[in-house]
Amino acid sequence: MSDALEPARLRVAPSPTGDPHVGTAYMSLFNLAYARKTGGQFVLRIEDTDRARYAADSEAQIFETLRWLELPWDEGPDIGGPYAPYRQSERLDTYRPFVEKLIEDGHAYFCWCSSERLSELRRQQQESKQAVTGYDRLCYGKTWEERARLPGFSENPVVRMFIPDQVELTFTDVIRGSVNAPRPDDQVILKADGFPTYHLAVVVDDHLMGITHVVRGEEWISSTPKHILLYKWLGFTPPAFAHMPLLRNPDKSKISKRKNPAARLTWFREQGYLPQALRNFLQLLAYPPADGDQEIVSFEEFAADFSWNKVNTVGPIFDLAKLNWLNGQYIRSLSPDDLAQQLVAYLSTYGTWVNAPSDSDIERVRQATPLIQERITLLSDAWPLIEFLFTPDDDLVIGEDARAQLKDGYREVLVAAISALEAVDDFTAESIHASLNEALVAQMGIKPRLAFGPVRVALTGLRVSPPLFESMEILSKVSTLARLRKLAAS
RNA sequence: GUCCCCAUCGUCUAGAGGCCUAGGACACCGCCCUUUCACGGCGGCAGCACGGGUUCGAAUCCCGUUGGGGAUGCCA
Repeated sequence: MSDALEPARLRVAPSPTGDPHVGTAYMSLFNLAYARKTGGQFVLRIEDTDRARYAADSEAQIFETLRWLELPWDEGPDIGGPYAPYRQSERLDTYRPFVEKLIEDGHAYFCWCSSERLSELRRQQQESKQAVTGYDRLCYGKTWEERARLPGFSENPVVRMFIPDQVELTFTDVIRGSVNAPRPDDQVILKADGFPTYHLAVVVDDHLMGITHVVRGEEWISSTPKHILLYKWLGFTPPAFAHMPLLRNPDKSKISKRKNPAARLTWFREQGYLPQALRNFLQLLAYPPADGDQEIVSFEEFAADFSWNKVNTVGPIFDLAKLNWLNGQYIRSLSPDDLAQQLVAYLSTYGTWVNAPSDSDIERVRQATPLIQERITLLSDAWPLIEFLFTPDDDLVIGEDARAQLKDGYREVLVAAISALEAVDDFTAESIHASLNEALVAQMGIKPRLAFGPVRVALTGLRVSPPLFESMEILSKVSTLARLRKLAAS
């Protein structure tokens, strides 16, 4: 019984400049939520107008990580759509007429200032600590010939917006309400290499692609007056704007790959996070749970509940502790078979198994999964816990800390355990437990804690391990006895 | 420097003038459960940045201060 909202068209527009940024996922999540809420579309557009920072394999990684995160787009460079192409580098001809129109109408002008002149100008403005910054309009109103006589001239001009004295600096943001923004300067809209800058491309593309809601980071608030001006000059109707709070590093600065490994989207997959957990976490960072006491919220519930006025305005610090907790919750909510499957996939992808795992390896992971399901936070936590199940008995290494824990008389305990287990025919966790309990705790009068310690060390080489008796069952009687005898004899 | 945005426990947040001696979650600390470790259960610690207003009454509204962040690029 939701109020009838117009189907919205939203887009995420990452730049292929390296490892996909976590901000791309964050923006995609909120874009998609609103698209779902209104029964609209979610578009993926690649903003590759910066050829200096362009990284060839980045685009594929963007597709891959967003797919992994299960944030599907309805139109995009890889799947096409009614407004193709969805890559800005393939739309250069699209932008050109708009630039020409702006020049013709006196809203834009050529600028031949060299980058040296510009950086010198910027340096002087910095030093003088003046209130005025921005381009000084040296080229404004000049012809090529006139400008060429002046210093700091460069052959290939850029095109700049001519910002009038009267500019609307207030706009409505669907998250923040009425927002003031700084006065813009004469922004470059077409670079010397013929590529548009973000400001021109984003306005033209969003209009042409029928985007109804522009959802982007807070850092764009200061650029919005320029964009609104372009909409007006070009005769376009501006979309609704939503400026999301910025994700932060623990030191509160804008989240960055340099300061924070979690700024790289691929990192989460490498670490063994589940996509559901990451999505849930990203939701929580900027959106309160619908039911305040229940923070485990599926994307579907989030999207159904979605409303712009509930989005937060405070930039959240990216707190991995909470993400870890969420990931543990999601891992425990999986069926053991499902988790086992994910573990096999993870172990195969991230190096543990160089070759494809054998059927018996897979079966063993399946058997071990119930033992570790509530003991792992990340998929990467699993291997250290179950490795002993894949190690040949003779190769098992007893860890230093585990050995240090062995008390005097541990051999006696092991010998008793061996003879008790030799008599167990039905080698199940239950029978093993019963027999060991009888032999060590009841008969020898050893506290369970002390009784099973040496057995654990012999079996796993670890101080901390998955449940003992179940591990023995998986390992088999032969293997179990071999390991106990080996430590007893050492 | 200038302009803009923001301000509740360490962190994420609930809170739209009386329901707040401020609620939840993570983290942390205890206790319980227990073959280790976890999981789970119970309990605890901890916050309205500060100063002025407005009001019978302010975490909630206004102003200022302070603090944090962003922008100030032929990056996005």
